[in-house]
Amino acid sequence: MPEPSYVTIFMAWPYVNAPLHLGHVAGNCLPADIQYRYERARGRKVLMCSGSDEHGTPITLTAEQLGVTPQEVVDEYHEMALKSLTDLGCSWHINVDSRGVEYGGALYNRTSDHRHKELVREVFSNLLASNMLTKQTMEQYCSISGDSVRFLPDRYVEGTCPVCGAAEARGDQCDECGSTYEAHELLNPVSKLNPDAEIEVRETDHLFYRLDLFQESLEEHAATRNVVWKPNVRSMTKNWLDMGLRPRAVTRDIDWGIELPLDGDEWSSKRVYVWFEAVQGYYTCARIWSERFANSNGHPDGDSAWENWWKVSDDGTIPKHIYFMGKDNIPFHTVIWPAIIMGMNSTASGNPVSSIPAPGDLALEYNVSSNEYLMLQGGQFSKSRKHAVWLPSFLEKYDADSLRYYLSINMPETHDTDFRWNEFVDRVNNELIGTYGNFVHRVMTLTHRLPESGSNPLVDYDDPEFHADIIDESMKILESAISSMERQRFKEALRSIMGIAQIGNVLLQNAAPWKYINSDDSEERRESLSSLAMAWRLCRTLSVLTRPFMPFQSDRLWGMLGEDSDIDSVLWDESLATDNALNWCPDSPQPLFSRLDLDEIIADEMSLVEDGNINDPDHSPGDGADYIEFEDFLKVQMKTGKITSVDDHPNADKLLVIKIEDGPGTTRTVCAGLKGIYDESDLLGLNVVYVANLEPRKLRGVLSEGMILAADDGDGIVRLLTPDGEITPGSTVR
RNA sequence: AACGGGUUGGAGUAGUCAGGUUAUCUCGUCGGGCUCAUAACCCGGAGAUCGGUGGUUCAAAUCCACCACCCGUUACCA
Repeated sequence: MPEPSYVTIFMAWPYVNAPLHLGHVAGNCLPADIQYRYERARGRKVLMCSGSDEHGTPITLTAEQLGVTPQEVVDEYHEMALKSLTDLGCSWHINVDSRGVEYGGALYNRTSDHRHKELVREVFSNLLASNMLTKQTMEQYCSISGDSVRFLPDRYVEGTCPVCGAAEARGDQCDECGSTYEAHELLNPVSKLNPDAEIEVRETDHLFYRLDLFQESLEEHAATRNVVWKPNVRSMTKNWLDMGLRPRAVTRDIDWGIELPLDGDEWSSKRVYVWFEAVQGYYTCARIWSERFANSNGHPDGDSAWENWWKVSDDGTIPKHIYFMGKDNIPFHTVIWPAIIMGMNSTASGNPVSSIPAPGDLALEYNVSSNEYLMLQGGQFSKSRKHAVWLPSFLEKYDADSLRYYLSINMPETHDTDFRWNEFVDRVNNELIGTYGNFVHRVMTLTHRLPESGSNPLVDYDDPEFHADIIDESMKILESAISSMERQRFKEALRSIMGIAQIGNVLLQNAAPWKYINSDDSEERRESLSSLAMAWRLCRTLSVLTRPFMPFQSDRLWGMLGEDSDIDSVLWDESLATDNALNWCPDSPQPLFSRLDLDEIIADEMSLVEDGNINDPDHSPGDGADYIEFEDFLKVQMKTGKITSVDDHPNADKLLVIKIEDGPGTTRTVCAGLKGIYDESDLLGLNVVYVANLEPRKLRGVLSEGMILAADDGDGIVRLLTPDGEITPGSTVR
């Protein structure tokens, strides 16, 4: 079978009721973009599809709380998501490939798109017509307050467990004893949304997708994919298939969502269930891309252009579909979505359900690449506990490429990994800047010290054949990186590529061109400078190879190399070619990255560190798990002091610089994260308690000699601890 | 609780499905070199009884059983 040149990259649709956080980035946003850019760099025709998933129940709750419509909520977060993805260097805003529309492009769409809704209704009707949807009656809680009747999802109902009598059992299952039961069995049901409302159980009809019809085909399909799936995908899928598939509801009682293509009052209050609809976005997005961009940009197939990326061609070539998502989404992509695709194929062709798409059928996935979770300082990202690093605010302060590097090299490919600020700083400073950025910078500055007259001074010394060993070694690395990328092994690939910078550093070390910059012509000088020329070529290689991972610096380097061609048209396979001329940019070279300062970052992220580590109720002592020794307690010296001056920290948003009289005639300076909580006038003259023997630390440039004690309830209320009356500054607290 | 995943030198990791020479790579650390470069670069060393116990095998990080700890999921949650 010929190698498919059509590749489609699918990123799981972010659920937009909050900004994106770094967990989303590491889990699917970044891998999808890296793979997309990689596939382009291999010369393939790539379409990338995703968008905002906008029809979940929590969005309606957010809207109610804010007093706005759900549409307003998703409008805001959709724009925010698209902007932060663009700021991160993801390719979503480039709808048409720079090589030409026949090479594809990208579309970050949204499920409230009218065309998405139309296409979903079309699929819905087709599946209904071929008896793949079946009507079942189910019992469902609803809350009644006044005239309004509202169906409630089980998770929004709680009551007394009919089995063990525990309170706060959920609508369908008791967390205490683990029993599951039918909706009507729960005792004293109460709505969590509106505790005063009367609750009763009513019958309601819904349509169900006959997943059971696909059991066998899905098992066959899984068997063919087991060789490419990672172990977590294999086992999660097997688990689902082994449990046996049952029909699954595709409609629900709610008014936020896609209306059903059905007549009759019975259906008018129901909507397409979001799992069934959002996942179809992969398909609708490709079609919508064609309609909006392919035709108008002259794609020969016009509105049907999407078929190149979705349908099995007449010669049996299957477009390669790669999906990226977090581990929570695996069964949706290995079981449910393939079942829907098989259903659509069978419906369209009239053929029986099959795991092997025929020419003209929609393709099933090639690989489902699922990452585990990125944890934050050891804990899970959590919206409700505000334990998260939000992408928009991160990108306001830090370089997108640095983040992309750290998350790529630390990607949770096979198990959970941690985002830690100190590790972020270490890896960026030592690996990214020390090895790679520094290599590029030394090549650039060395070359710029040579006498030049408008062209690259290394041209006279350029002799790549003399460095065949370097090229060989680099070629091996390139091949290994390609092999890694073909299997979605990003860490491995990036580490390989960084190896080329290391080769370059060794090359320079051995050639020592700095000795010959200003010396007279000699055999040694010519040899040394030919190594520098080779190093220059390696910089060009690196600019191409690092591009999928760190696009912004790649552009900057490309510019410093004096290259004015479109870097996206340079293939990885040609990145080590030596037949191109050395170009030149006369501007003096700038470092690719700036070093990070951990102290500054900690000062900036202070609230976050506190939320995560100190005030986390799940980790506070008191449950007996985390006792400290009395001797340890004695190590902490706490004293009283009187605040004598308060100034805004010149270089921090949350810090105040506070001077404390800490003894007779002596003062010390302490930085405290109290800005916005206390005013200067509140604090002056106040007696406070502080930790006196904390190691002094610079916070954003100001030395802080201690820490003022304050109570924080985690909900934004912060109160300083003060002695109950006047007392001499410097008094011991114990 | 059930189910799924994890536990590898100081930290982070690869290898585990298809058992087999001195267990991978990055960081850190120690010693040396270089001094062009963003205190960066290069070379070398030390450091792991692969969570525990038992089993299968000529051979186990890898397969099996049990135990401990960590994480996640349990489907109207996206």
